[in-house]
Amino acid sequence: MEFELKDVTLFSRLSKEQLETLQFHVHVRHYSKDSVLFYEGDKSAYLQILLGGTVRLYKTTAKGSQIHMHHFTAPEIVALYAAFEKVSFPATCEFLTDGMIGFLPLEKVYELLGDSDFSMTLISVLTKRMKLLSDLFHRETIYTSEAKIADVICNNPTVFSRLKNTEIASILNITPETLSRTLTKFKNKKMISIDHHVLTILQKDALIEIIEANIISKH
Amino acid sequence: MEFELKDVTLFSRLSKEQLETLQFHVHVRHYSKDSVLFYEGDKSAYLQILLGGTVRLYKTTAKGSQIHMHHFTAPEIVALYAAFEKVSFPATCEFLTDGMIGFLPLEKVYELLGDSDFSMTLISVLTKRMKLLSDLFHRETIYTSEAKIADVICNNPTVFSRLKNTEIASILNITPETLSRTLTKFKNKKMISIDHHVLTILQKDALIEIIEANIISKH
DNA sequence: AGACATTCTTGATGCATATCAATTAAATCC
DNA sequence: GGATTTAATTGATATGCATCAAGAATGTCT
Repeated sequence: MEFELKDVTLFSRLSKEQLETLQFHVHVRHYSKDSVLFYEGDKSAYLQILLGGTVRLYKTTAKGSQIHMHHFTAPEIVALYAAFEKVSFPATCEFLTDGMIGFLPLEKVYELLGDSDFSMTLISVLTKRMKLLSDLFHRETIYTSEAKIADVICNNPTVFSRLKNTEIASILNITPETLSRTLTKFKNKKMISIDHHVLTILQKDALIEIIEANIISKH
Repeated sequence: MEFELKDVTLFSRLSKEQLETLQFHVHVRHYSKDSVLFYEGDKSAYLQILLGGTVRLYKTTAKGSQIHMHHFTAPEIVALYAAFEKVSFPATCEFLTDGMIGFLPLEKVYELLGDSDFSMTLISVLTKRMKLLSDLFHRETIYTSEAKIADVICNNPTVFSRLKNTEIASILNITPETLSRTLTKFKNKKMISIDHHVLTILQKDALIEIIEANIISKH
């Protein structure tokens, strides 16, 4: 599936003329699965627009292990704030599928900032990104492994049929062993059951309690 | 020290008239040291502007311990993205000194969004906040305790004369014991010396190496 | 269906840092 | 300037998860 500039939320409210100008300055490159778009620490003078495929953003620890941050599926802007702040990318971006990137020179984006429709869209996209990062921070610093797992079970139970446990573990930044042990524990406590990769929630309350224990209100 | 709206970066480029309109709708409240401006999970229909004093933002873990996030000193906007995204505050905000908050109804801020000067300032302020959060995420997920400590020693050595070790530890989200042990280790290795609360760096290279070990480039 | 590869599970051990507890050092107060 | 409070150090132990290692279960291929 390949997208165009107008399909990207950030550009959705631009006029035909504005889109055409942008289109003229965009150059498109194709990437194959597993290739790296950029590494943590790189810089770029282009806004990088994911027009096809899915990418994964992650940091690398001192020991070489990876901290998963986000998945982005086209159409989407990658590394939005890093582009605007002109700082180096805080994470590595790798293709999970074959994909396609549109490179738009940052100057061309700056030229749009006078357009208040564009600015408002940009503000909205930025704050949504901020929420994404803020939620990630919460998961990684406040949640225990159990809470992370309870959280996906409640909010995204279908991943258990779509992905292998090793993949789920890597997204949650825990080891497959910990995931396996915790799922066994939940099964023993009759909070969930898993049959042929289909997860059924038996005691939502108990799961929510595990998550909530990690969102203490001090009122 | 008390500030006015025009001293806040976000409003610095507004016209006299715009400022006067805002001023008319702002209501100001004074807070005493240690009081809480808002709790994690709260919502507000106002943009909260710190016009005097210093606040601290932190999350609370399941066990009741606190994860320090930021210090903000007036003049500054607190909880900027949460206001714009209309989501609940991701952290608790507490005064470290006596202070003063200006409450501005969000509608009044929205009215400014048509002004492209304002929008551009807002975009710039938002991306800077994003960098703050991104750096915090990096410190908390990638850095080891040693790296955190090496980092403050290199980038902010004066804190050791300004703050008690318990306070430094709490900002770094480590225990005073760990801080003490690590500083002793650095002293034994002749990387630093501390005399009457004044820290002297003896081997910057060695410290930087500890930090860099946590910023791997895979090129 | 049988064979090989991959993934999952389970147990043993390791590691970084927190927690608990006691002692020592430093700061503050009358 | 000694007494008292507060902070820093040091050692022993606990904890939550990762790592290592093997075996069991499941998936894939011809």
